[in-house]
Parts: sequence; C-alpha cells; structure tokens
Amino acid sequence: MQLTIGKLAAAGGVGVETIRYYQRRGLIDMPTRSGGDGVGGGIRRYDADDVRRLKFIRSAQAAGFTLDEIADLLELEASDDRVRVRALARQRIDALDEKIAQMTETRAALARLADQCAASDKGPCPILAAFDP
Amino acid sequence: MQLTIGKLAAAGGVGVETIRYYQRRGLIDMPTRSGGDGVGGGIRRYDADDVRRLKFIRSAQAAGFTLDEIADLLELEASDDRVRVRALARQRIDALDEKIAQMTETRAALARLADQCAASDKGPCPILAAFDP
DNA sequence: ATAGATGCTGTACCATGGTACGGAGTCAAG
DNA sequence: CTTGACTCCGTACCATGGTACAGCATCTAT
Repeated sequence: MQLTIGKLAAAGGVGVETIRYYQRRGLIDMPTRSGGDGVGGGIRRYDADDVRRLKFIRSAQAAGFTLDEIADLLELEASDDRVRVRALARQRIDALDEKIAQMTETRAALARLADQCAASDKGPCPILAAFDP
Repeated sequence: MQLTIGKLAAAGGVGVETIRYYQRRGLIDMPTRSGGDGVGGGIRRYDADDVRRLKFIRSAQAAGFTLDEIADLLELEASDDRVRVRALARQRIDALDEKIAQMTETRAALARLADQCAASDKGPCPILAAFDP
C-alpha cells in the first residue's frame, strides 16, 4: 500500500502540513520519493507503518506527552527498551502529579475567594484583594 | 516616589523587558515621561501604584490567569464590578476542573500501564502498546 | 564636563504545536 | 496532451509569555 502525504494525513486525521512538521521534528522519517529528478526531492511515498506511527503520535499526545518525548518513545519502541519507557512514563506521571496538585490548590483558593466574594458585597472584592500586595 | 523602569522591574522581581511587554499588552499603562524632547518618548516614570499593579499581575498569574484575563481583572478592579470578577473566577475554576479531571485520568491510565509493564517482561511493552492503533 | 550606567525604540528570537501561502513541479484522468 | 488536483520547498505567521540586541539618547555621579 502506497500513500501520498495527503492520504496519510487523512488517515491520521491531521493536516498535510502537520505531517511535514512531524518530519522536520524527526517523528516521522523522510520516506522514499518518487519522481525526484535529481533536484527538488520528489513525491513522498508512505506505507501502513507510517500510518501506525502517526496514530501512535496522536495517542501519545493525547496522554500529554510532548513531541520531544514522543520522539524518544518511538526510538525506545524500536529498541524495545522497556526500562527506559517506564522511566519516561514515571517522569510524565510525576509531572502530572505536580501540575494536578498545583492546580487543585489554586482551584480551592479561587473557589474560597469566590464564595467569600458572593457572601458579602461589603468592602473590597476578596478575589481582587487576594492578588493585591 | 518616582521609579525608573529598572527600579520597577526590580521591585516586581521581573526583567525590564517584561515591563515593556506588559505595556504593549496593555496591562500597565504608558506612564508620564520625562526628557521627551518631542521625538522618541522620554524616560518612563512610575509610582507606587504601578508597583502594586505589577505585583497584582504576578499574583494573578500564579493563580493561573492568562495575561488577557488579568487585563480584564485590572479593568474590573477599576470599575469595582464584583459580579463580573466572580464570573471570571468561576470560569477559571471550571477550566481548572476540566484540566484537573483530564490530567487525573491520564495519570491513572499511565500509572496502570507502567505497573503492567513492570509486572512482566513478556510480550510487548503495555505502555507503547497502548498508543498503538 | 565626561564616563558609564540606564533608558529608548524597533525588531528579531526562544519554545510549543502547528497553519498558511507562493510559485514551481508532478501525477492521474479524460 | 491537457487540465486540474495534488505535492514540493521555503518561509512567514498564529498564540503565549516573554528575552535579546543594536544603535542611539539621557541621566547620574565624579
């Protein structure tokens, strides 16, 4: 099965430019070309494995991995290095924990201030007051 | 009390360029100048209220508000519109709730996969497998 | 009065994850 | 064989929150 960049993009539910962007980022490698008359490259020909990689990228992205991390994951997949994959996952989990904790704290503070603000219209707004030095 | 941009930046714990950036964004307004010989402006003179506004910005930012939202908050502070401040806070809380929920879900899925991966070295890595179509 | 520290403007650049476009080349169908 | 759709490359642009620098002007301390 041979695919042009447009078909690959459609298969992955992304735009053509996104594929080319992933190539620049090294997430999808430059495939064989057809029609390259010496200068200017030629038309990229993709296969089913490229579709798989593209979908992998989208899935990993949905799990919050950055494109850089995904590039690492794709390398690790090729080398089947489970220890390092686990380490990367752990790292991502820790980052998530930290962000969740921080956001939860902020959320609670903000909710408390909003309640205070709603409770009484006397004096300055507690929400704004909280940001004042 | 008159401050130059450098003193204001130091008072707020930010860089000089950040102040000028906030001015471009409309978060701090263009202060009176001294020395402006007709062309090219002149030296900005700030006062204690600018320091307060700057600190307000940093506090609100720490609570996760974007600079655009903070610009709104500063306007609302001036007009003392508590209803709209509460609405903005509520909106921020909802956004936080959504993000926290999504991240918590992702975190759980990733942790489960990492555990599965650590449990057995047989077969493909469950983490990578989860991203595969 | 003069050196050196700041300040001014405008513009370019950083990361992140793309999107858009011009001008040329190529491919498939009729 | 022509036409229209697709692809190529390079580059610029979007948002977000800044950072950096060049080339002057001004201010402050000596």
